[in-house]
Amino acid sequence: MNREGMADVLEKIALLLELKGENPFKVRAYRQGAEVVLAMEEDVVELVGRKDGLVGVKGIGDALRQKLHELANTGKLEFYEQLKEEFPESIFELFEIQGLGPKKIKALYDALGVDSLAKLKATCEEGKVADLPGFGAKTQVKLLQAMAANETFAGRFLLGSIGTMVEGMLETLRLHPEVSRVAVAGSYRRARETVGDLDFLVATKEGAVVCEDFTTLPQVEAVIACGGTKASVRLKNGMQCDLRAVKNEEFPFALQYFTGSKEHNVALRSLALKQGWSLNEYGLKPVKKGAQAPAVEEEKDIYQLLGLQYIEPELRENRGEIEAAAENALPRLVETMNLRGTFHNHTTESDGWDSLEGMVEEARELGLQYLGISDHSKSSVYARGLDEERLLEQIAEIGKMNVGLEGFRIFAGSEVDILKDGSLDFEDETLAKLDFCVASVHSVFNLDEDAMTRRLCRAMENGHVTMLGHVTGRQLLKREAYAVDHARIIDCAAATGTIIELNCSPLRMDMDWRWWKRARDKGVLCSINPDAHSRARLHHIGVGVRLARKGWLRREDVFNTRPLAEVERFLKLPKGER
DNA sequence: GCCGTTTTCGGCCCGACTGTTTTCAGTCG
Repeated sequence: MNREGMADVLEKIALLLELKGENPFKVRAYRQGAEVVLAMEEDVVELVGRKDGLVGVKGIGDALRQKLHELANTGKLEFYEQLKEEFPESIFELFEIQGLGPKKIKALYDALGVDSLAKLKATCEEGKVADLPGFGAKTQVKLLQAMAANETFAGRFLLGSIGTMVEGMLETLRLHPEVSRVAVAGSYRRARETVGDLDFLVATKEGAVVCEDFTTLPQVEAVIACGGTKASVRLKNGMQCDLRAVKNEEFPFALQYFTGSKEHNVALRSLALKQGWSLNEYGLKPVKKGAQAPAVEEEKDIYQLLGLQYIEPELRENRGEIEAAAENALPRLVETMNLRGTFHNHTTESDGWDSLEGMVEEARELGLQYLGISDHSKSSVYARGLDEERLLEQIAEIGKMNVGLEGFRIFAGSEVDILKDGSLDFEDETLAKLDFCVASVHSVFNLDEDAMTRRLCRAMENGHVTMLGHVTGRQLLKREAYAVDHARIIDCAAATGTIIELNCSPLRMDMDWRWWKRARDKGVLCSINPDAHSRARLHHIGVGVRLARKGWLRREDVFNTRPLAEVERFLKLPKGER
């Protein structure tokens, strides 16, 4: 059983224990166990297989360790099997519905035999739910609405696709006469690759007024709740969106709190407690009476008061950032203004929508010094991939264009297909004529993990392959990643001097941010590439930087922060000497 | 079930909103 499978079992146990009304702290222990399993950098499957492999891992005690061990060795867990006996499998569906928690699900199940979405829908439509103690007519309507919303929208949105809308809403709030400070918090601020809802925050003396006005924004479809300090709405695109209104002096605390992550906040609060402070979304209170609460104006002050470096929002996932901040060891993260160019872009020659000239114009308007063009290779027939002849023509054309460009350079490249066996779509002598080469998988996604990993490694061993494109091929909210062993890929990139791409097309964000710190520590360079199929999409390098920051990357870890002359020198050297 | 510069027992973050209640439970973040 793999990492995700083990985490899933722990998460499901937590849900079942909740249904049974077990001690909530026990429930939380299982839930945290699932988080730990997912977040561990080490090969958790191998560790779990050994009897004492997980000893000393925080959040995994004797009981969870033994259960994981049993799961790894037998593929089953007796404890879980017995728990599952008590409820039908389909009952898990009900946890997806807004407004339904364990208590209500249990009540519906016990009284009416509701054990699936379909039955819940039917029971609501028959009007039986309204008669249940603790429920009512309004609850019944809300449940029906929540089920409808769930069907229409998968519930999550791409970080890279909602930026304009978020900026627009921020601007409207900023212009409100009763509002002094505005921010967006939550997973959007932390730059998670997909976002479930939006959390806006305002500082105001007139909370009720601002909440009320918020519910009338043009983007709003329906109002879920509206009070004196909080409003909750569903937007026309299906996204849930919350507004919190706080006093100006509470703003930094609220911003910190609602930015999360939950795990980061739990750790931060426990650190505060150790230092004699009780931290919540409204302020920092001394645990002992009589002590004076310190003045805080900005979010940065909170971290400083706790003896920590300021922790950038992207890092707040409780993956070692608090410990590093305590030791003054946080990295100085890369910034958008550090980017000097970008690679992996398409033109109308293959499946892009804009010409070479258009792409170059846009790159120059973005203030870049260079642009790497890499159209598809011949095996990607669906994308009008270039054969050798057309590729040579493109190289010649780029050469001609470069003559007329002052202070700017186009690099001639190819996004060359990695074939099933790891060989490439062009011969070495063709690849040798390019300035750079991105190698990517576009076919035969169903190899097993070992075969796929060997396929990618073989491609990286080619001396002409400058970078590895979209490592897992995932399409967020659409298509699963193909199976690859990230740790081996990173090791191979380090050994061969191959750059790994951070493909920042909103749909991809691939390689995943959770792996970049490891790659960085092994000396692997990152290239933030938009995989742009139009000039507008070159702008995605901005959100790419945010994901790179989330992966703890510094300016020096990102290849395309280097100035043109340095990149030219780098690309001319043989791979082993870079 | 986990954890320990308060601790091997007794804590574990906690406040707002809603709907169903006649003073609060459940859910959410």
